[in-house]
Amino acid sequence: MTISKADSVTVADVARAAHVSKSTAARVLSDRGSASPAARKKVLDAAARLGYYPNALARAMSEGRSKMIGVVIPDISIPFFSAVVRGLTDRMRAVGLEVIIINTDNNATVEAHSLELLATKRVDGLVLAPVIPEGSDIARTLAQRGLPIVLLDRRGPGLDDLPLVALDHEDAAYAATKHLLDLGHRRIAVATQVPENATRLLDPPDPAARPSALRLRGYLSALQEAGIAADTDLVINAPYDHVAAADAVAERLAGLDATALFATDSVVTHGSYQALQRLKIVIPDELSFIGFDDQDWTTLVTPRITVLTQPMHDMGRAAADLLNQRIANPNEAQQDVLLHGEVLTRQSTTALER
Amino acid sequence: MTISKADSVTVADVARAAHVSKSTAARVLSDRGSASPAARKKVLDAAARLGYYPNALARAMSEGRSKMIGVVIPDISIPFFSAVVRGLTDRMRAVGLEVIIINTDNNATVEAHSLELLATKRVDGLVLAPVIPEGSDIARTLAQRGLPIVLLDRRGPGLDDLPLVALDHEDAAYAATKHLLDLGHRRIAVATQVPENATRLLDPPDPAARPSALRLRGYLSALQEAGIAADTDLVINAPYDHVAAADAVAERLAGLDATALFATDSVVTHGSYQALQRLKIVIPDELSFIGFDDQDWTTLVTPRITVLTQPMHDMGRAAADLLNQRIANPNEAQQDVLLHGEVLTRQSTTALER
DNA sequence: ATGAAAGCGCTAACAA
DNA sequence: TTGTTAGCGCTTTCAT
Repeated sequence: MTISKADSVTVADVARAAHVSKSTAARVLSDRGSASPAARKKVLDAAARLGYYPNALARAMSEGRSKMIGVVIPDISIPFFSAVVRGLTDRMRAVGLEVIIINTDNNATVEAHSLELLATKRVDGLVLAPVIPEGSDIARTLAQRGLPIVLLDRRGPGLDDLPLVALDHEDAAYAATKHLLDLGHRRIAVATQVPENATRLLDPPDPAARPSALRLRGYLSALQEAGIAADTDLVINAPYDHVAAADAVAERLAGLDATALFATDSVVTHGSYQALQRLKIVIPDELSFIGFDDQDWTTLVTPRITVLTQPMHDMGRAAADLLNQRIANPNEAQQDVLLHGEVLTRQSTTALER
Repeated sequence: MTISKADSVTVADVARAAHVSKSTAARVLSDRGSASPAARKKVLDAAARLGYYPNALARAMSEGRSKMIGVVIPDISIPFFSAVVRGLTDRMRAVGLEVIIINTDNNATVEAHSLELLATKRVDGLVLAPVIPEGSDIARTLAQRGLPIVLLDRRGPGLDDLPLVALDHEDAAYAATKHLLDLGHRRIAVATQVPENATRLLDPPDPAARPSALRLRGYLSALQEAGIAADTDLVINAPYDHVAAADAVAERLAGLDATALFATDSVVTHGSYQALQRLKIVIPDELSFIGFDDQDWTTLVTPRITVLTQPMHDMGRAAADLLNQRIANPNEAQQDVLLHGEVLTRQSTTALER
């Protein structure tokens, strides 16, 4: 009833055809252990003749390593993640590991299921961009069981002892804000996802904060350093959805007498720009604008938009390296890797006229 | 020497703890075959107590199916592919299949290795966007061996009997060109990757043509239908690279007295738009412009760009469905699935003044 | 260097 | 319903 018995040539088949024992064949085919040149040749010939190719599943079973790693992220179709994943998979392939990607859509239940599933698949390691702020405790459990895990972009709640690879969000936002301050701006609005506990944001360096919260911290600390009192009116709560973000910014920005606007992520940057268009605000004459991530459109619109860019490919590579380190050396504690963002100065930000 | 013997609770462990035989435990844990309520409870309790979770590798081995499928594409970080893959993985997960993605960067060697590797992993099926025009013959070999394969976006050379899920490229380009013709345009330039055998493009419907060639066909047939003689000067050869495409278009468009321009893919659309900016051509007054794919920026620039959009998520879902059909029913021949594009009329195309 | 045999964790055919 | 047994294809002692 099987489809075609053309199925799988096995080591045993090769051994038989080469007139050697199964273990000899296995040794030369897996290229470990010793074998005489003569035997080696016989086996290789037979293998080629029969069209043998190994069964990685069986190999994984007996070796106890699947040569696969799992990547659990919100959504592969978000440019940030697809770029990071690209860097990550390139690096992983180079060391012979394949990557299974699962999208969570920021749903904690899906995340939990995904992690369990990957554990079931016996992946050799896991890269996780945890759902914030709910998160799941599965990751911690798996880590305790000895599964190497590296966090990406953010540290979820309760995941304190897992190493993180991410943009230095706070530093990046600081740099973006500083850029505006250096241009003489004093009333700088920020469009971001404001966290619940937004009040005393500067005091407690919550390690599990979402990136937007960290970026807001960076903004605030730059202001503080410049001796400018934070004005909560200038903080516009913009959802992670460019349509909703556009509405929020369009509505809130009007009353403010801001001379500059900083959008703290790519989606909000998109929405903010639409809001500015809708309000017919002339950039940069009436308002300087700095966005996040070097997206295509930021150089296609006029004027071109100044942005804070993050090294996504590097981030993926760094995550891969860190995970591989962890796989090779499970008990050794790893350091977080925080990458630096960079301001790409373009035409949407200018010195404040006075 | 193993890292931690906290490793793997097995069916046997559970059976022992539950005081039943291994097969009884196996039956309830895999939820097939019969078991008394009493036994079932004992096993489930024991499993929960011990923290049992199945080993998918072992299961795959004995079942002969890995519950994984491979996806081989040029580059996951290209928006088209990340969107398609998103639709694809969603659909696959729904039926319990995970997805391994491999990027080929349009390198035939990498493609060949990737396919072999995935075969080695014993994936249950494959989705392949083949490298054009070289391609590799591995795909054909694997298909003959009985591995279900579905082609995506394009049919490579020698892959004639594999089913394809793609945009109806020719029809889509026809629609885009028709849109311009309907607006009264007669001198319509097209920016595209011109195939080598560009001469008698209309005659032989080469099934293995690259998408850009098919799109050029669509353009030509629309002109032909309108009784307009094709002018090869209007066909601008633009590489799949937005910088190079911009240069090509900027250089070639100048002399032409074209009143409209059609860019046949997202990258060339990007480049073409840059070229138009560089040439300081006013859209749509001096030139109507229609691009490909509904990219973010096409609605952020002024005027907003008319584009031909393709249903990427649907395409991914369709590919998943087709592959699943093929897995369920390997000997039955499958039909190609060609999806239709749609012109999103915006402000960059207007009726020709006369 | 080579072969025999056990085992990875699971499923499934067969008896009882 | 339950247990016994034999694989799935590979790696890996352990003798020889």
